[in-house]
Amino acid sequence: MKNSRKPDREEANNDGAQSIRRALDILDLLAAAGLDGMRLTEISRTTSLTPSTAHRILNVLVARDVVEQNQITRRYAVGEQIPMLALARPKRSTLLQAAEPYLRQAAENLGDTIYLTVRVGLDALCIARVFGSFPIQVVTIQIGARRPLGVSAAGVAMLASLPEREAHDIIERNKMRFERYNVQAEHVSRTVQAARKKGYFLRQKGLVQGTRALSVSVPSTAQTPLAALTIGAIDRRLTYQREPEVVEFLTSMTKRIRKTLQQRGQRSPTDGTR
Amino acid sequence: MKNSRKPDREEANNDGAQSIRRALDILDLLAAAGLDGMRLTEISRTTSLTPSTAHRILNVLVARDVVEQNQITRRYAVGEQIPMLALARPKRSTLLQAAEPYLRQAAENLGDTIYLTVRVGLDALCIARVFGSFPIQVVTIQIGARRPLGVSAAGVAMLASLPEREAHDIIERNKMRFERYNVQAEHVSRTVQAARKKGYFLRQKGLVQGTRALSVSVPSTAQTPLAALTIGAIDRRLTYQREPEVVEFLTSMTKRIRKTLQQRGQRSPTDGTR
DNA sequence: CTTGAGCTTTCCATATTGTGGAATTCATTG
DNA sequence: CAATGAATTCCACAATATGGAAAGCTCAAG
Repeated sequence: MKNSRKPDREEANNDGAQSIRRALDILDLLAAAGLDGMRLTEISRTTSLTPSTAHRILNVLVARDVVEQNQITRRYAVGEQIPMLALARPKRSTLLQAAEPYLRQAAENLGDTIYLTVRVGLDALCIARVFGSFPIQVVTIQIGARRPLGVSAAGVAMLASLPEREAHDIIERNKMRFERYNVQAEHVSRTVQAARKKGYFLRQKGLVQGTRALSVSVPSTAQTPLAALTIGAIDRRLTYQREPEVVEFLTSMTKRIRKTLQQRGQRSPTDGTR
Repeated sequence: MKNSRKPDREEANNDGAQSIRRALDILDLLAAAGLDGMRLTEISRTTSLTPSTAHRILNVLVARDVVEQNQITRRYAVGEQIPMLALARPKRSTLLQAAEPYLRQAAENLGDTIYLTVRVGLDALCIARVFGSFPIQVVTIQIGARRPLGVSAAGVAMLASLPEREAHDIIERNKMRFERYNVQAEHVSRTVQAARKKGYFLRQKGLVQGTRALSVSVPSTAQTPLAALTIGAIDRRLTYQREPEVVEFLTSMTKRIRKTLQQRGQRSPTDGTR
């Protein structure tokens, strides 16, 4: 492949774990695809791996039940091994523990649905949802929903809070995946620019007609990843006049979450005895 | 390493995914270690990988947060990425769905704690626990508890239901791990032999003084792994006279679970639309 | 039934990647 | 402050993972 012309690494280069990294890339992709899964060609295209390489990697993962292949459709999806491995960890992450009371508080106070979303690699993953008291709630996004950063309101808010370079890089790397969600990389870039200036992101048209979403990012800490707090509501409840109030409130919640995390401090969830 | 003397594969040989398989081996080990995690040397010894290889693999996994390293103790444990990937799947496995009503029925009928355990690679993993009505319940084993096959009562029962060759092989491969649990491979072999003859396994001395456990295996199906149904009780409730009744009842439950699984039939949990 | 397009799977020669021995650094203990 | 044992880094080498090519599938349309 490489004509031995100098070390020639593109960007910061590797250790010696190409195949493992590739396997994890595939797993991340599949996680975003959820139960539907993806076909080989699709995986191969999005990861820029040759079909044979992707196939070989998938084979091991399937053999270990880390990935599951539907025998009829040939589609690949995250396998049962993953939830089994997950049992080795306590259910609630540090972030979730710290954030939950504030999610409740926000939902109660604002009356609409509050989502907590975290960055996972190139994706935004919804890890919590709390309903408010207003009788009409936006319930489109499920816990576990995972989409490329830039697609969802939370994704845009998180990108906007990253260094411009990094955000750009992520958008670039997600480019191939955007079409699945009918989004243009170009458009995402512009949206992120705008959100960066304002410090939050308001999506006028949510996934479903007549809904809006407003998202504020929660900076990452030593213990927790970059995250975002999002409010989803029907459009007549997220009006121009109400915008400042909502932003103000959500922002104050992100600050408290951050403070709580700092207090709980250095101990990682696996700091046990021993 | 190998002196190029013939293809020389030991047993059925590989595809081209050594490193990925090794990474998964390590993950399995860490899952069994739970929150405590393991040190590098320990991992390296148990997997027969050189420290440098284990270290390199762990590095990628840590970089991706699939594994987490405690900065103080240097110990490795399953990382937060795993539960996040797990969100891509519905919470309850096919087996668990099918088995749950029968677990309840057994707990209700027998009055003691019923456990459902599955085989995962070289381990026995507890995935469900239902308490009975008797006021003293044995609660030593948590959901998520994971130990090498052969260590727990369920593990012995499952080994006993496998072909002798395979069981022997598993015990061999777990040999290094047994010491951690104060068990001799030799002793496991004998125990499994005995259980094979009887069709179930009764452990006279459970993990905790004064407790007993009796375990019956649930054969694997196309959709579900090998599993076991276990009853845990204080010793005076699992007496010699009661043994036949308990075995009889648990066995009938395993049959019904199996039948239910067969009826639900061919569709894998990821058979969605699309 | 035939053709063809597109997907999946297998094969294999080759160079890149992953390997493990050795050396180095770090931590702990007597 | 040795001395022991663990973690980490380095690097030459060859075994492993790679991707091109070709064979097998599956399905839809003719």
